[in-house]
Amino acid sequence: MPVTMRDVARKTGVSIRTVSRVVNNQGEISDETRQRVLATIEELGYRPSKVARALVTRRTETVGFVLGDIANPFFPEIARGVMDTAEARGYNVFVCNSDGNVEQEARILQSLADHAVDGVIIYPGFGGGDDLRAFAEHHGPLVAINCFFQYPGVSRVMIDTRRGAKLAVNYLIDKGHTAVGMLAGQAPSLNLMRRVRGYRDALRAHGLPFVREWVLSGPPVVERGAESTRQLLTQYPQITAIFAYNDLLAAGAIQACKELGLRVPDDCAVVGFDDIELASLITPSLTTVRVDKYDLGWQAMTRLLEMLDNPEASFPPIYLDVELVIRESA
Amino acid sequence: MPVTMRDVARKTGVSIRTVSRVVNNQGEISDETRQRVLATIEELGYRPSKVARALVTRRTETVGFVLGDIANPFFPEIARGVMDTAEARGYNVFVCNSDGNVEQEARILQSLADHAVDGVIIYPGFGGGDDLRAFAEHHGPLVAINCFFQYPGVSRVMIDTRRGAKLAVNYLIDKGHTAVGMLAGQAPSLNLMRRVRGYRDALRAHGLPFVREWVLSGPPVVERGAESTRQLLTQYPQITAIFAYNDLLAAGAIQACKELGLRVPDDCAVVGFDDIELASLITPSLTTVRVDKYDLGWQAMTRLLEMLDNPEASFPPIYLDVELVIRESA
DNA sequence: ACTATTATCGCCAACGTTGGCGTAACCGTT
DNA sequence: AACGGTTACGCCAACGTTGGCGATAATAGT
Repeated sequence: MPVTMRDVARKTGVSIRTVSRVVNNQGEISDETRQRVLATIEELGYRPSKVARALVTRRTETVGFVLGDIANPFFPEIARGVMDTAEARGYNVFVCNSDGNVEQEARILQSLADHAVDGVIIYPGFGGGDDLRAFAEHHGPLVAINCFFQYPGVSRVMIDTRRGAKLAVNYLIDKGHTAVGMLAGQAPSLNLMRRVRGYRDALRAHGLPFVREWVLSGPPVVERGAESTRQLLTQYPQITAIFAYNDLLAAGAIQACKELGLRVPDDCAVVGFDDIELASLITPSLTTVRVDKYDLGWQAMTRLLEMLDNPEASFPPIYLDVELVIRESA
Repeated sequence: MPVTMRDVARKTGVSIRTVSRVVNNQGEISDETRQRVLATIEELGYRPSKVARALVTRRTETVGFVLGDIANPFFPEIARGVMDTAEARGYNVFVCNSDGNVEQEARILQSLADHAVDGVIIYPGFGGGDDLRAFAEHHGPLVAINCFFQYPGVSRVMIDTRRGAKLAVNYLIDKGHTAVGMLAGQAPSLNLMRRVRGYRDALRAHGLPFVREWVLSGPPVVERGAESTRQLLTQYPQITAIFAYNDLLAAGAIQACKELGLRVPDDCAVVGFDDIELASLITPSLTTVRVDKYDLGWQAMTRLLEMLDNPEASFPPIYLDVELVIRESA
């Protein structure tokens, strides 16, 4: 039913190979035949089949983007950066949610490999990363965001979360807070570790103790942030500031403070992470650590394209800076 | 380099066709050979090539989801609904942003067709919809969300936005407001028309005049909502309530009210649309019209799968209900 | 014992491209 | 006139599957 190269060839009176050469702008073709072929293509509305082409060239012009959860406001902007960059080069993007689940992540990578994507960008969950290694080894280039394992064939884009966390907590301490609680994210996550580490860095730098009980973890959603904060502030009233793993948890913290009749930032200061749009809209607006999410997506996709253009080269990690945005909540 | 069916066949000592039959669970195979083939597949780590398969079956197990902008908080949850449903059936999803631009939309549909997706879910921008018609006619099934054109081969999932708008404005009027402004979205959009129509319905039902100047349009983002509201409230001080095209605009409206020293809802009430997460987190929390976005995505993808399973059948539109969620802002 | 039937499997072509190689025709050179 | 070199194109195989049909052996029917 669809128009094929054969149809174009027959109608123009040339060989299929010639049509192929015209379509791909390769080889030597007389201007006259080129024009005739082009005219027929136009007339018949011929479009080359990417799947047939992929079968022989082993290029699908397709990439995968594996993220935690597209409904988490942290990801859509990254995705936008990835997609815009991909589209500019004619690539289409499969988007997949891993929910931070390692088995799910492995299944997704397998599925993407089955579809023969040219490469993958992934924001990996915690775990050995064997799935990443396997993909890079057997299948194709892979760009990992915020992954600290290092494998051949996987390129890394890193947000300096440790520094961000340190920045945030330093700021709180400089403001005079000596008892800073932390709302951590889901238990085992690299990001979490980095943020906790930054938190500890800052405490240590100021000679403050690290109190394990002041760090509560849970899923990084608003409701959980509120819950943990209620627990933290009732159990340890000496806490006057809270550093949250991300802005959603921070928003929950502010909610909880309001319920408890505490003023933010006077009775309890709150600092978030990521600077999602929400942060500037809630009351009080959220002091947080800004990550340029669109740029992150752009960098990752650009790197992936470089890897595709240059399969043998090895690339150094890309480090993205962060910035403390001071608003009302601290 | 990758393991192929030929390899499995050779190693097992059977024909390629037999391996194919085992993989696809079709035809009659003795249990003994099936086991042997399966064992070899396992041993060699063979995975069938979806692209080769697609070439002959004309099925890629791939769908496209074309939306306005994934960074707009209205879409990610829909996308999640689509993706979860797709994944449960083994489909992968290309996500694409049209930015409401019709030419871009057409380009995307063409690109998806080139990739031979099995079907597409689209949240179309305004315009004749010729691109939709063309896709459905030449390529494959299409599910359109909130599209009121009706074409053969395209199935529709509709949010009852007109009713939602009416619900919202009725509520405001019942609260005693007689001068209700509206923040409309980008100029030409079906959704916008429906919401404006609902707004007019409610006004008419209460014998209130429709004042063209009280309806301001612009991109549906926070900043624009604030801007329009400033303009509206300074120019027409008699306005005591604002109905916004979506929650982002409503959030902007609340911001602007605060700047102008107006209390929400006492001096100016605000109602939004969509009920994105933001709505419950800002202060005052937003009274808005809830749309079950995840369900929307689920419905759309489920319908698409039905169309794929049953190419000849024709399906009636699906109508999704909405609900007024009353919070603090009105 | 001979045919009809079934279970099991192999062979070949096709899907729509591109890569590699071959080959006329034409050019200018000696 | 013979020759090497270029230009412009065609032919064939291959990519990794599946569909259709045919073949063989085993089983059943008479």
